[in-house]
Amino acid sequence: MAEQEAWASALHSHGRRVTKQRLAVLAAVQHNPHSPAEGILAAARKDLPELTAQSVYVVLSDLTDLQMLRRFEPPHSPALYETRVGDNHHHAVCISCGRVEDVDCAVGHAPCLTPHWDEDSKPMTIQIADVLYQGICQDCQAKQQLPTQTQVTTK
Amino acid sequence: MAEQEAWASALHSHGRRVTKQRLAVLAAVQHNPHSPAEGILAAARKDLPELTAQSVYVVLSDLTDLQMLRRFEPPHSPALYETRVGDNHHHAVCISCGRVEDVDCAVGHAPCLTPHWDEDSKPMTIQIADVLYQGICQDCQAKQQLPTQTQVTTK
DNA sequence: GCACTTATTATGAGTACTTCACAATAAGGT
DNA sequence: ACCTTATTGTGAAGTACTCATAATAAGTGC
Repeated sequence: MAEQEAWASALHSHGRRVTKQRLAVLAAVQHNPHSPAEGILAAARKDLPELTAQSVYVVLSDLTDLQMLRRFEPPHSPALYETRVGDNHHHAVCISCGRVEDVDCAVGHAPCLTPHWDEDSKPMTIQIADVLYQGICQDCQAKQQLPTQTQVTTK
Repeated sequence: MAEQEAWASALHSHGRRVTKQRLAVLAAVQHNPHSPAEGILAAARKDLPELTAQSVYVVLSDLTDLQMLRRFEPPHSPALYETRVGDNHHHAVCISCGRVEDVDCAVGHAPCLTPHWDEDSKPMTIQIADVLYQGICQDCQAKQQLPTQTQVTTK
């Protein structure tokens, strides 16, 4: 598959060696976007059963530093990875079931990249603005319509 | 101090009992915004030495659920807490030293609250849009100007 | 193609942060 | 003041991730 070639040359251009572990992790992330390290391990092991969890962590960290992967951390969730990098897309997480969707920014450009600073603060040079939407997906909304489950548990 | 009264009535209005542990945690968060649980424990123990770490975790979770506190989780950091709730402010984190600043949204209104969905996705009902800015604060920028530290370590 | 250098991975242990189960305590209504 | 039950303390456990070091293998030069 030509996919492998692309990953291989990308790795080369970053001065990294092309290993079957890296290729397996990249393919696993590609085919399972928004997956945690554990899920990536499981997916990659279908191709490479001897792959270890620790290697997955090392590879994911390194490729994230190289910007070949993108990492984001929803609340109360392990870090999730995806291959979609270089654009300015963001994420929506369902607070009920945890499903994740990609979203582009509504305003059509990088959101809020020039924040308004308080007078007493020292402005930072902003490099990234990550937006995390939290809401309820259609499936979970439908479930909450059910009479017996309308009540939200409030201790 | 009248601060205590306000917390007490807020707790009452949520059907919670007013305990010295809760008041100590609230005061600690108030006076140390953007602090992790450990920092809050240390601050609260100045007033209440017998307070335990586990109680701090329980209190923080509960008060966050009640929206009396707000929790956010910068990458590679434990969760941070603040008493500033109910407005739509966001956070800027220095990727070098970790310092956190509050920022209001540049566009003057809730950012990107109506995201643009892909055609093949099921839109969610968005409730929150958290924006996390990442950049370099003025102090760290100054440090990186130093000749011997100009080079970024790139393995 | 073969040896060599060194990046990369596997192994095994360890850490940080948070949560859980359950007993002890104390807040607030009667 | 008593009683009910929310809340806290105690001690242990769990998840996600990292570290140190030895084994392996990618890519270079011969």
